[in-house]
Amino acid sequence: MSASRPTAVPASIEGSGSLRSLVREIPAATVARLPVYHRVLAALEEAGTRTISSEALAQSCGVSSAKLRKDLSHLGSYGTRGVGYDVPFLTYQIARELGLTQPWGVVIVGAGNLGQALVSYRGFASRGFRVVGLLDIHPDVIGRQVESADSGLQIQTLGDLEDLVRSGRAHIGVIATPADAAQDVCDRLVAAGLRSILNFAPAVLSVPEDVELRKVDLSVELQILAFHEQRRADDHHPSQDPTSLGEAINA
Amino acid sequence: MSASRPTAVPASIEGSGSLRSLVREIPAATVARLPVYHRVLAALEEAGTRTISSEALAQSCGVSSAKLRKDLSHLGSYGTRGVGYDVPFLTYQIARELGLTQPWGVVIVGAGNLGQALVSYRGFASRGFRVVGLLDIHPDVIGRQVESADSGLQIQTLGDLEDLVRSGRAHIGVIATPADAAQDVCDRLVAAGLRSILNFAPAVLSVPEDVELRKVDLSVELQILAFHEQRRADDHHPSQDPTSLGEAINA
DNA sequence: CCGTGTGAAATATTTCACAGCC
DNA sequence: GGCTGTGAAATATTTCACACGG
Repeated sequence: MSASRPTAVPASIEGSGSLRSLVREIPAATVARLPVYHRVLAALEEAGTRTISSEALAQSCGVSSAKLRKDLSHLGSYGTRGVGYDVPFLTYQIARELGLTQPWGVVIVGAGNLGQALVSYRGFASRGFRVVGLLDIHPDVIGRQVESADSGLQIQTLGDLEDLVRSGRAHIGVIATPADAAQDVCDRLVAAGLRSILNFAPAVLSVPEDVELRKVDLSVELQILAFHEQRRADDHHPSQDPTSLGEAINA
Repeated sequence: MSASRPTAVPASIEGSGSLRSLVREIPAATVARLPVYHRVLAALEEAGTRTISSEALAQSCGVSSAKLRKDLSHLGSYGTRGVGYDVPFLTYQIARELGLTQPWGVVIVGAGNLGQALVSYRGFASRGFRVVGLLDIHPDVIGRQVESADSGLQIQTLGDLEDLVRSGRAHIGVIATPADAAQDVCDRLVAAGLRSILNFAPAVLSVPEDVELRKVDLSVELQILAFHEQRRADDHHPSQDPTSLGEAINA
């Protein structure tokens, strides 16, 4: 994916094991799980838990303990053999790795149902994300007040985007527009200087290679479920059993 | 993940290559991409495109052509060498594989901002998903009318869940509640007989192994972006350059 | 020729299993 | 004795590159 930079670590400095940090290149699969670990750990810390084993934490996170330990090993050696992990310490280390120790400004483009739901979504504020702008192009919604997780927010025009970015208030752009507007909006976000974009529109977007684009496609997940639901139905009522396969079904 | 059933295909029937269908076991990574292929193909068909090469389709879908061809090969041999794929035919084959040729009823639990946004989300209806119920426990929202993608919908009590499932109207459950209610709601969905659940609450849920549970965690994606955003910042302003590494940075 | 379909190679991710340390 | 951290093995996924058919 990143074709511009040497991805591999020199492999000579590390290996000794003493110079942690500098280890860089945390696997993408690991990064994708860190937020879950962090959320569960934050709840444990809240509840007053002091230490936890990889087995117990893995259980709470819905992963295997081996996977959890391997994931954490990419951040450093933060556990104690025979004991487990110090909950507040590990929580902090993951937060630091994820960049949650500093606040991030989020600008949302598209003030429809989804955009407004995102503004009031509690999960953002609680992880240090602050919605600094809700933009739309539809003239008659501009200026309307919207309930935010912290205080309120007025819908602004898309023209206010550049200022939000230049002033350093917005770091991450969220696209919550209809699909046909998504690429245009995306181009504007990039042109304004944003390099991290989250797309909720059901559209495939192109960005320059130095822009990190992620997507959440609500209907994709539903379609994956439909696939499994159908498969389940097929397994239980095989319309015409063609050759053998009969013995694989027991119900 | 599925520990109860022999996952591998007998491996004796296939291999000849002539008996497609029955090939079963489509890789999870492939299934996750099929909805995107389907959406892009449906748009192409709409636009009147008759055939398309793997190269062109892959470009539109944001994947490599090799990956696309490998993915499609798991469904069967639907292309024509030297020509490409017939757009309407391939669209239909993917729809059939995903179970989109039949309508699915979706019941959403949690009528907050997110639940209501989901009800009016266009992407569901356009892929054959119909929201057949929007449930909540909060007494003073019960009965309220909500704008739906097709017609409207009244918020019902959670008690109406069993009837929706037993009557065969609901096939998939969606959890759009706060995190602390999610496991309870999930248990009720399972008890009511649903086997496909999509969770939007920021909580790790447990389900019996025959239940397919997927999740969409809005803040997880934002945190992954924060990770990369921070890394970018670190790379450009290394607070203290410890050893070498200097030559890897050019900007 | 052209572009699909696919074995084989290269990577990435997960799981195993155990040495090492508290 | 218990639990982490991690090499090594097992899987899964992606990429390569080319034989094959229209």
